[in-house]
Amino acid sequence: MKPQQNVTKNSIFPDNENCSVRDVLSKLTSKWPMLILFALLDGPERFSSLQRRIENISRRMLTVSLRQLERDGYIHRQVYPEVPPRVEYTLTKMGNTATIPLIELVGWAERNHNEIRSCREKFDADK
Amino acid sequence: MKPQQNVTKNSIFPDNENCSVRDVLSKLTSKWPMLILFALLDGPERFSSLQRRIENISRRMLTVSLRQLERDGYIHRQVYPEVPPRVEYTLTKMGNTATIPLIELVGWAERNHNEIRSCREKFDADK
DNA sequence: CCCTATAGTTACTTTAAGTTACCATTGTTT
DNA sequence: AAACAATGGTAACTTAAAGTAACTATAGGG
Repeated sequence: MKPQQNVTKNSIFPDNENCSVRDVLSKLTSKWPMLILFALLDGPERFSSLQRRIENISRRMLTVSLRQLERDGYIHRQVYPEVPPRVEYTLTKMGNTATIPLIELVGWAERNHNEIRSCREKFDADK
Repeated sequence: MKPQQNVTKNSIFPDNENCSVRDVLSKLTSKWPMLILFALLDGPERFSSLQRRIENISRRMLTVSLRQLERDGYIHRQVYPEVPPRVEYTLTKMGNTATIPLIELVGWAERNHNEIRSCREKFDADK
C-alpha cells in the first residue's frame, strides 16, 4: 500500500500548489494547530481557556493558529457580543474526523519514542 | 478516545522537552522527512536518485532531512567507498511502521481536501 | 585539461515562528 | 475618581528555521 500523495514511480511533488495533500497536511500536522484540535476534543472552549490549557502558547500564535484552523474548516468561531468579549471555538464535524488519524499517529509516537531516543543517543555518540 | 500526548484535563505540553510525543512528531510530520520516507517505500535509493524523485528539494535540505531521519532511526545510511561516492538510504523496520499512520493521514487528506478548499474560499470571500 | 558525475558543505537570504508591548471596553476595587 | 483586572485580540520586533547558490574532492572520459 502506498500513499497517493502525488507519488508516482518517478516523482513526488512537495509544493502545496502541486500537491493538495501536502497543502492540507502542512497546516494540519504543525505544532500548535494539532494541539488545539486535541484540546477541543473535550468540547467548546474560549480563547483564554485554550491559552491556559496549552502551556507556553502566546496570544499571537494562538490567534494565528485558530485563524488557520477556522479558514480550513476544522473549527468554528462563535463571537458573543459581550463586554469583556467572549469567543468560543468548537470542532466542526471535519475537525473531529481529522483527529482520528492524528491520534493514530500520536499512538505510534507513544509506542516508539523510547526506541527513537535510544537511536538518537547512539547516533550522537558516534559523531 | 483521546491522545495521551501529555494531555490532561487542564494542560497540554507543547515543548519537546516536556512532551516526548511532540518531540517525535515534530521531526516526523514535517515536509521533507515525510516525503523521503514515502520515497523509500519502494526500496533503497541513493542520494541523487532521491533528489531526482522529490521535485524541488535542494541538496542541502535533502542532506539535513536525511540526517535527521537517520538520527531518529527511521532510515539507514550505507556508504560504499567508491569514486564517485555511492550512498544508499534504506527504511529501517521502524521507519516502515511509521509510514502506516502517515499513510492513513494522507488518505484522510485525500478524502477531505475538496471540502477544505471550499472552506478556504468561503472564509477568504467573507473578509 | 576541461567536462561529467557523486554526495555533500559553506555562506548567504528569505520566510516562519515566537516575544513583548499595546489597544478598547466594562465592572470592580481603593 | 483613579487605578486595576479581564477579555480577545493586533503591531512591531527578534530569533530560528527553511531555502538558495556557489563551492569542494575525486576519478574517468573525450
